Amino acid sequence: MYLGVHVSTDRKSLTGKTMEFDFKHIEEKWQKVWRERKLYRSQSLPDKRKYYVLEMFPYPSGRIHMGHVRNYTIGDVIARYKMLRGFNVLHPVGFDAFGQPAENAAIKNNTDPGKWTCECIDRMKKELFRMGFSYDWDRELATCLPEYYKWNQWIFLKMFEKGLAYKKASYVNWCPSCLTTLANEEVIGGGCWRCSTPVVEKELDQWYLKITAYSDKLLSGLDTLKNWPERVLTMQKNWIGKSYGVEIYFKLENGEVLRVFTTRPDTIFGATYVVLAPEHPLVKQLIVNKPQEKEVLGFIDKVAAESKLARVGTDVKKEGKFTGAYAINPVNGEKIPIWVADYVLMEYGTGAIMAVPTHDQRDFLFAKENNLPMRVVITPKDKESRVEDMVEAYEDEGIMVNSGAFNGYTSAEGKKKIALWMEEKLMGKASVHWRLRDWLISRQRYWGTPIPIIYCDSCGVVPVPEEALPVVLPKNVKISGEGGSPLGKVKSFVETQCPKCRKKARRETDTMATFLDSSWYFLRFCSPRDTKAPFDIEEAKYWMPVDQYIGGIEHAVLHLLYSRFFTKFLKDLGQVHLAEPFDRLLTQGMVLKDGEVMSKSKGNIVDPDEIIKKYGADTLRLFILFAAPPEAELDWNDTGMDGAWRFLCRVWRLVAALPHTGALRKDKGQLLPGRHCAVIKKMHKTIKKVTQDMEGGFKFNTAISSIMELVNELYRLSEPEQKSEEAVDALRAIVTLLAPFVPHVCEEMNHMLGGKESVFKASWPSFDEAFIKEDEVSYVIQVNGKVRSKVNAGVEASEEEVKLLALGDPKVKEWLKGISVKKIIVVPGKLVSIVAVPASGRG
RNA sequence: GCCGAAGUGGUGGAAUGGCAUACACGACGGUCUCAAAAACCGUUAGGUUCACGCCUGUGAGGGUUCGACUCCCUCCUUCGGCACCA
Repeated sequence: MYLGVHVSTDRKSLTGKTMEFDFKHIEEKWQKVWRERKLYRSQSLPDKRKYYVLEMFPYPSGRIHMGHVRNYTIGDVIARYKMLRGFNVLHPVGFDAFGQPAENAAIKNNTDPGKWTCECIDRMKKELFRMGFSYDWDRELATCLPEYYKWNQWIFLKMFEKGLAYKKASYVNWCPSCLTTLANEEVIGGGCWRCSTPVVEKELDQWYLKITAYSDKLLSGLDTLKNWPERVLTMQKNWIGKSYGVEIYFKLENGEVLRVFTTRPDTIFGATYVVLAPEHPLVKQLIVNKPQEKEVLGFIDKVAAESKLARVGTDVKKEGKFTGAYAINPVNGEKIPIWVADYVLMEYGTGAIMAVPTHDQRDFLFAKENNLPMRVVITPKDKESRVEDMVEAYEDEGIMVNSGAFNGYTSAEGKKKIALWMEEKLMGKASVHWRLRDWLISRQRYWGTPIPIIYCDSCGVVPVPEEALPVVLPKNVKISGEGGSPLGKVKSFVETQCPKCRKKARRETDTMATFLDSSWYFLRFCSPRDTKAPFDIEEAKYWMPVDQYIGGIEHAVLHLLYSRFFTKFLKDLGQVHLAEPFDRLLTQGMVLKDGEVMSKSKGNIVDPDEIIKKYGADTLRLFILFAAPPEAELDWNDTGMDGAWRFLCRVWRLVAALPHTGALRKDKGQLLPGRHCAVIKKMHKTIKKVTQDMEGGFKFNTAISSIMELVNELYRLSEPEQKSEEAVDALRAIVTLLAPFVPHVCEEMNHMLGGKESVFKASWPSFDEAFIKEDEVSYVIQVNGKVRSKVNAGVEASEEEVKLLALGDPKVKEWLKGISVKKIIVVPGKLVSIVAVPASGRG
C-alpha cells in the first residue's frame, strides 16, 4: 500500500522534508485508475435522478489555455459534487471540429484540414486528461466526422421541408479577409467576429434558416429561464428586438404604395418628408427620367461601397439626396418629398421611414442640414413649443397639437387611437417589427458540412434524399485561399445526378456555418453513437435538459440563441420534449493577467501545461476556484498558486502524520471535552457551509475558505490531539468536501485513511444541527446605533431577559449615563439596540 | 446615446438590513537553525492615546431605518454589450 511521503522533484523552491506530496505520481496514478475503472461512464437509469452538466465544447486548436482550464474546472467540480450527492451524472466532452482555423492552417502548411484537426484533438485530449476532468470519454464526439455532420444535413433537410431553410438573393455581410459571408450575429461592432476586419455588404444568393419564425417563442422563452444570468437574457432580448408600432401606407404619384414603419404614430401629423434606404427597391423606379436620377444613382453606389462600420459609425454625418418624387401623407393629404439617405437601413422595418424632425433627433439633424420643413405636433405639458426655438428634437411624451381631431390627447393615448383609426380607414396597420434577421448559413469555405442540395436545370433546387446522406465532404481538396468555395473546383463532388429526373445536375458547393454544428451537440451527447437518428428520443427524454451549462459570455447571442432555436424546431418536429435546452447557465469570467486579457500579442500568456508541471493539476484547480467567484474575472497571480499549494500540503501533512490506517480506530487521542466539542462543532458547521455554498450558486471560493478554516482549527490542536478519533473524523470530512475541487490528492488521502473505493463512490458528508447549536449566544449591544458592548445569553433567553442583561452591562451603563432610554429593540440571537436621548428633557 | 455589471485594506476577495474586512496573498515580527529556506506562531484599514479606549472608514452626496457595504434618489469612475432599430 502506498503510504510514503515523497519529496517533489519538480518544485525546487518548496522542497521540505516530509512536508509535501508527490503530485505527479498521485495524479498519474488516479487518472489511470479512473480511466481503467471507467468511473465516469454514464448510462440512463430511469430510477435514478439524473444530472447533465456540460461545458461549451472546445474548438480543437491543439492547446488548452487558462480560459479552458477555468471553464472545465468549474464544470468538473459541479459534476463531481453531483456524483457525491448521488445523482446519475452525465458529463461529456467533444470537439467543435469544423471551422476556419483548420482550413487556414492547411493553406499555410499545405496539409489536409482533417489531418490537422485530428492531431489537434489528440494533443488537446492529452492536456484535458492531465487536468483530471471527469468526462465520459465513451461519449466523445467530433463535429467534423460524417457520422456527426450527417445529422446537420438531416436537420437542414427537415427545415427545408418545413420551409424554414431557403435560398434568397440579398445584401449580406461579407468579410473581405475570410472571404466568406457572415451571419448578423457574427458581425461584432461592424467587424468580423473572427478577424475584426470591417464587414462590407455584398449582394449574393445564399441559404438562410428562418430563425425569425421563432422570434416570438425565442423572446417569450427567455422569461422561463430563471437560472440564466440577467445579462445574457437582456442581450438576447435586445438582439431579438421586438417593437410595437404601425405600418403606414403612403401613396406615390405612380400609384404604388410606400409602406413605412413607425413606433410613434402619434407624430404622424408632423411627418414632413419620407426617407428610403438606398437599397430600397422603389428608389430606382422613383427616379426614372427625373433630373435627380444621375445624382441619386451616384449616391447609392457610394453608400454601397462603404463598409458597414463606416456607415453606422457614431460621428458619421447623415447624408442623403432628394429623389424628385413625392408621397401623400394619408392623414392630411399633404404632398411631401421623398428622400434617400444612408441613415435609413434596408434591413430594419420596411426600409423606409416617415421623418418627423421635431420629434426624432436623427430626422431633426437631417432636416436642418437639408433645409427641410418642420412642424411641432407634440408639446411638453403646460408649455408651448415653437420650431424656431428648437435646438434639438423633443422625443419625450407630451400633448398632441396640430393633429386635427387628435389635438389634446397625450402621446400614449394618441398612439392607440391613431393606430385604430388608421386600421379603420385602411391608412395603415398596427404591426410588430423585429430586429432579429434570418440566419445566413452559407459559407464559401471548405472545412464545414456540405449543404445537401442539388441544382438541376429541369427540376430546380432539389434536396438530397434522406437515404443518400451524408453528403460526404471530399478529401484531398486543393484549397487556394484565394476565395470562392473550394468545393466548386472538385469536379467529382459538383457533378452529380438529379435525384428527381436523373439528369446531370450540380451540387451546392457552399458549406454550413459551424455554429450550426454546435446548435444541437448537447442532444447528440445523449446517444452519441446512434446511426438511425441525430439522437435517441428516449435517451434525450431522460437526460435533457442540460441541468447546468457553463461557458463564456461571448456566446450570449450566438451559440446560445441558435441552440434555443434548434431545440424549439426539434420540439415542433417531435424529436425532443422541451422548449429550452439549458436549465441553468453559468457564464464564467475571463482569466486576466495584470488586469489584461491574456493574449499572444501582449505576451502575457500563462501556459497551463507549465503550471501543471510545476504544481500539478490539483493546485491549479484549487487556485482558479479559490481566487474569485466563477462569474467574476480572475486576475492570475503566481503567489496565489503558492498559497494553494501550501494549503494542500497542510492537509496532506495531517493525513500523512497519522499512524497506519488499520490502527486508527484504536488510537483514541486524549481530547479535553471543550476541544473535542470545538472540532466536531466546527466540522458540522463547515459541512453545512460548504453544502450551502454548493447548492446556492456554486460559491466555490467561500466553500474552500471555510474548509481552510476547519483545517486551521485542526492545526490549533496538539500533535496527539491531531491523531484523535475526532480529528480523523474531521479529516475524512475534509477529504470528501475537497474532493470535487482537488480530486487526485483527495483520492490518495481517502486511500490513506483506509478508503477501499474511490472517494467519489462515497456520499457527501451530512451535518447535524444538534452539534452546531450553541448553548449561548453572544449579543451585540448597540447604543444609538454604535456597538458598545457584548453580552452572552442562553439560547432560550426571552427578549425581556436579554434586555435586562444588556441594561445591566457595566459598559452599557456607562454609555447610558445622563441620557434616558427611549426604546429597546431586541433581535433574537443577534443584537440589542438601545435608543436613548439626552435626559435634560428639552424635547 | 441605450442596456447591463461593478466600485470594500497594500492585493485577490468575504459579509445582501444587524460586530465591515472571513479566507488567502503580500509585508513585518517571532520560534526552529551556525545560517538560510521550508514549516509553525503572531501582527497587519486609517487617525489618536502611555494604556483601557475613542473617532473616522465600503467611489461622492443626499434619503429611509433603532441600525445601511447591503434598500431608495442624484452623481462620478471603470469594464462589458448594443448602437442611425424608425
